[in-house]
Amino acid sequence: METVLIIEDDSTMLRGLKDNFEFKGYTVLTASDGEAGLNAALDNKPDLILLDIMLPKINGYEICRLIREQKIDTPIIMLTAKGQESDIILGLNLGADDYVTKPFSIKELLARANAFLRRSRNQQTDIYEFGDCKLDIDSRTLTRNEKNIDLSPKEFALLHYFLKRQCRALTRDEILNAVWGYNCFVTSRSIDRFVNTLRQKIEPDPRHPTFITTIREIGYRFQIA
Amino acid sequence: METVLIIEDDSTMLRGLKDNFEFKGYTVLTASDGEAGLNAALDNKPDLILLDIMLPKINGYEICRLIREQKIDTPIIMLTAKGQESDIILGLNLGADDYVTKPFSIKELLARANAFLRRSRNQQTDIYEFGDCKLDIDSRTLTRNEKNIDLSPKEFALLHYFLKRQCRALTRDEILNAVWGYNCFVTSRSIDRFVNTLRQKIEPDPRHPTFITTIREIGYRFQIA
DNA sequence: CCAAACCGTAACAAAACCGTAACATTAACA
DNA sequence: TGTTAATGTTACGGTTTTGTTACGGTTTGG
Repeated sequence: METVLIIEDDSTMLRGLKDNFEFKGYTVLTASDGEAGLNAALDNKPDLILLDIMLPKINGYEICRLIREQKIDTPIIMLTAKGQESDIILGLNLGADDYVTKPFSIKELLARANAFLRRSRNQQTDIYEFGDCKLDIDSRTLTRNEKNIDLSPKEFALLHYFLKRQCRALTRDEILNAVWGYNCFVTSRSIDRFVNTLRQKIEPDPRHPTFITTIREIGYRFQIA
Repeated sequence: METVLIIEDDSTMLRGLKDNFEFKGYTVLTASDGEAGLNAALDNKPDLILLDIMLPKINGYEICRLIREQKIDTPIIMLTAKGQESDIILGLNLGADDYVTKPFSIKELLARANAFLRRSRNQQTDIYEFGDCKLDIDSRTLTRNEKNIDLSPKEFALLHYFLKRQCRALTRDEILNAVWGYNCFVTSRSIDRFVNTLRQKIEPDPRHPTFITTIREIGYRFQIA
């Protein structure tokens, strides 16, 4: 799962951000001064950095510059006080990718964060192949022997999740949390149903599945051959 | 380097353990009462916890339970006074992984500690090998000479338990408590049945088992060769 | 050497679990 | 607003798993 590093000295703000990002399923690292923040950024290679400008020890601009100096291109979103346009310009020049001005809506911040994280996600492999199937994440298409196969949104999400976590026994709870979301009250039998429809679409012989195998009492496992 | 948290109120004992583990190159954290111990466990995420049962403020069982309640699966080795079998069972039920009875040899304790720390070191490979078999916990697969062997849920749980506690004489009650759960009313003969099916699947010669040996009147012991 | 205790193992019945179809509900969209 | 697709639930049946029982062989202790 993606890791977000939050560098912020106001503990209330920090707490709020941490809770929100954790709720969305990200791993959150925190630092409350510039020095610690810089070290965390260098050591842990987060997928996204939220960076306050006003910080003890080293200010946000310096951190930004130092991080980029290390050739680390993790996206950085700056958190700035309102009405300091010149500061924003400066930050962007020093290598930040985006900014939000305080007070900001958490929803907006999450949306922006998501955009960057999606990008970092896609930089890796966005096409999965198995058997005679290909799942293309960017275009959200599944092909089998070059022929298009329709997937509903949930089917796509589930298959994508399976492919991201191949060769692992996935519990129903894990699957529900990852694909349906954390606070959702759906019977785990729903998973079975979707596994069923997926099998119809991707398995050479749906009655004797080879890709998605059932693990009794636990859940399912996806593996190639 | 790995961190070991020792929770023990006898300062002489604590000192001795600390010296030994530090000598082996581990970072050692100590706590001499339950409350401090629990906090240390939660805050510092050690790689192993040595836990005395008799403690001021919060006793060892409670600590064990509270730690597991936080979904922290750091291995816990209990330090118990001799001849308190029922205490041991209780501790194992509450989520402890192993125990040693005082007075114990420091060498033995270090050996056990090492086994757990080794596992935490290569977290990814939670794989047990024995003979020509491999049990992969993450994918829940057993292979023998590269060929897949199906295991039922109970068979898997039992084999996993055996492998976690190699070289120990395991009583039927211990096994029942750990694998079947603490409030379950199953004849201990059921264990025999599952041992039997396991032997059929993993022993080179099931009639003359080498991995799972019977200990008459007691239970079983798993050991490699 | 015998009786008692214990374990290996096969057989059987009950229970648990999953595949799947059918139905109900919600969302999407013209 | 009506139609269609997607999603979630329920229920039934088949299969697998599990726990027990029983029988017989082996070990133990006198």
